[in-house]
Amino acid sequence: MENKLDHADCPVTATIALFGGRWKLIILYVLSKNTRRFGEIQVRLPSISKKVLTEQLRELEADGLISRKQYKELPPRVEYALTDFGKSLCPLLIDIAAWQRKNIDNLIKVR
Amino acid sequence: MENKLDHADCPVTATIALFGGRWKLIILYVLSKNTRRFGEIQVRLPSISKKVLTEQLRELEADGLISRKQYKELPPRVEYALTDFGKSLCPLLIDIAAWQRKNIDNLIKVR
DNA sequence: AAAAGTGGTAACCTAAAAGTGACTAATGGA
DNA sequence: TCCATTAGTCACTTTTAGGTTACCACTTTT
Repeated sequence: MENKLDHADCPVTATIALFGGRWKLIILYVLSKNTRRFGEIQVRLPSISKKVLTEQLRELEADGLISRKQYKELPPRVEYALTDFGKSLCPLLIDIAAWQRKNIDNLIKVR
Repeated sequence: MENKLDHADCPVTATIALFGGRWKLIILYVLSKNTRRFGEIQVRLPSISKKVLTEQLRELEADGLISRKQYKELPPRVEYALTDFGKSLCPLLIDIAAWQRKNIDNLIKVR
């Protein structure tokens, strides 16, 4: 019989973990247009709190998708940008969006 | 200035909602190989409970990705299979897995 | 002297997702 | 008579993600 399976070592699950969750995709989207300061990201997300934004940025950074550059100024200035690895994700996201457009008619309305 | 953004109407978010979560991907994977009975799916997933498996199957069915066929027998027999819509997802999942293989070296080990 | 500006942290709370263990219906077989 | 079988349901607890509010550091501006 086939081996037993677990989501933990599913490559697709691992990939989606990079950009899944409530905010990561739009953060990546914002940064795909421009390098941005913390506050600039925040105003583009209608309702995210500082704590959550910080968390998401830290995780994206830990996964190597974005970079964080802190200037020695006061008041503080920190700039976030996509890394090359982060940029490599964009075509994949475009593929996913393309599938959605092609299959939107089959999509059942939201539960 | 650009409009404010929200994940709610992101097409990629909507797509991922179909197969995101802890178990849906491997369930789809199992069914991509064969039509399976409830119990057959369960033994292939090492640690899923009946309750959670039932929930996931119901959601996949509600989203039109799988079909459920119940036979009038006792003990009961129920067979799950990918729908055509479910099958249309497979190439996308293969794309995602391909991206992962190509970029696996950049992937930081699990947090 | 006080307030504004920036990028956070700390303590706490909440809702949703996931998990657990016991229970069920109806039949065939020992 | 009683047990096994299958695909669940029910009530409950735990875990996780996300959210709220208050506070801080240090300098410049008012």
